[in-house]
Amino acid sequence: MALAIYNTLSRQTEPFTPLVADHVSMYVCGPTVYSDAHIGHAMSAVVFDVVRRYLEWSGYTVRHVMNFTDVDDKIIRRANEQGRDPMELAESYTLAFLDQLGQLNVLPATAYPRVSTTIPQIIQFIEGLIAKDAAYHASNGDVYFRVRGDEDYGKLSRRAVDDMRSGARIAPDEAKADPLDFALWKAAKPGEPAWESPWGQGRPGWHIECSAMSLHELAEQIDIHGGGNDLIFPHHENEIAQTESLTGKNFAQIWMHNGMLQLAGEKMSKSLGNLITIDQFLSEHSADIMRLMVLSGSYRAPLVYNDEVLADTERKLERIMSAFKPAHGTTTSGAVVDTLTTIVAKAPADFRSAMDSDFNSAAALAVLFDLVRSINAARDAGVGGEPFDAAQARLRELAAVLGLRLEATSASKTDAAPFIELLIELRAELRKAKQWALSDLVRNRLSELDVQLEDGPSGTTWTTKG
RNA sequence: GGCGACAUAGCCAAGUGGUAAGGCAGUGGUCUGCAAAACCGCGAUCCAUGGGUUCGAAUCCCAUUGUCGCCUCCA
Repeated sequence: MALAIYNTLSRQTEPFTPLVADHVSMYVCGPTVYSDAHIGHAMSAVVFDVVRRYLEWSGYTVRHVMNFTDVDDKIIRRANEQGRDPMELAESYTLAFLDQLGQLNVLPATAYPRVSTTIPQIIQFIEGLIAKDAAYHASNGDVYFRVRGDEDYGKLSRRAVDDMRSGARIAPDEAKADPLDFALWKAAKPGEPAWESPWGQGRPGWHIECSAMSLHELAEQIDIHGGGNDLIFPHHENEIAQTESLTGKNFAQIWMHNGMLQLAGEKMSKSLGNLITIDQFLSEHSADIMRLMVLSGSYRAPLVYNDEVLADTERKLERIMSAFKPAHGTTTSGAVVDTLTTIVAKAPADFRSAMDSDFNSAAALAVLFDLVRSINAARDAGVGGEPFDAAQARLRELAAVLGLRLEATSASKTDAAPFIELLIELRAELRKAKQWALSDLVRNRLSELDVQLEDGPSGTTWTTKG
């Protein structure tokens, strides 16, 4: 069975065949960098990171491009409010986001183009559209795309041009030949970042950057174009219109869109202000928690985010981590070992079968949980040595395809470690003397301090919470 | 108002024609001095509601209700 991906363009799950054998070109829309990124952005980044990791694990060479919109109305407005330079402000949020992506264990993209570094390609792109009469230089100095000139406009978002009447929503503009037309190039206003162009000083509109970057960094035709489903219209619709008008070819084979993260039943977004920033999240939870939440459901469906889900996910991660506790037995053969070995051997195929089905990460996680149970059961049955190590290695390998780090909480790194060890030592003496009340007191008081003790067959272990 | 997506156990959630994965919570048991963790067992006769197609539907079609997204910047 081969990889199949849901394509927003066809609204169907289609077999995936890259344009160039063994190579995948993937363009994912990144953020407009005017404020702190929130966990909705993290979700999107994680979704496409898993796509990329799985493609690479499957043997493809992936060229992955993610852009930063660093020239934009909101950036300029924000900079003016704060008395900062717009480009400096954009740069600071760009660097912050790149750092957060690293913390989230998102693999670095092959390229991170920005509007400000793509101006010549954008201008060239617009000139090409004007030459084909798909765009025009208006009297106010702006350049607009001729929407009605594009016969299949609306095919991605399934909208008919005539349904998009220039009602209150679309501000009629005297300079536009048609109210539906959108700006490719905006004439400069005083105090704004501006670049020289055939149409005078100005800056690019929002949608043109992705068309130009995709063409420049990848090709006229690419395999996968991704982003949040809030970008379907108008952003991706306009990208298709621009690129296909210029090249005369189909742009992206597959359009992938992730669902929105829901906070209290609403989409988390900058404009609504109901957000939790990535920094806030990571100050309280590990990157694996973020990833597990995303992986637990379909990437295309809305992701419910609340305290209960968060708590469930914390427990879920603890459960996976339980498989990495060391063996205490040494059995390396027999029925229990055979059972373990069989499950370990078939896990990759089951995992692949799940992921091949439009990146069904929830089903893939179920395969991991099967492994977890088998490993724990084997440990309880006294299995150790090579078969046990191989099982743990398999679990870690498949988890890594999903980008899970599964690092032991660095409990031993805390400054209190020597003192905790001392208390455990004393408590061991108390237990030897059957001083249960005192030994329980130690355990309970440590628990109140978020230090959990567990008495096992080979002594007492401890972990810290959070 | 227009377009689109979705509606599965207490919660999260997979499953798109053949008789309901997984996780969390709960509960009975094993283990433990007691716990914790782990392991073994238990949970939807049913998949928003009402019709229809089919030998057979959570899965396809129609209607209804509800939720969310887009139509303006948005991952």
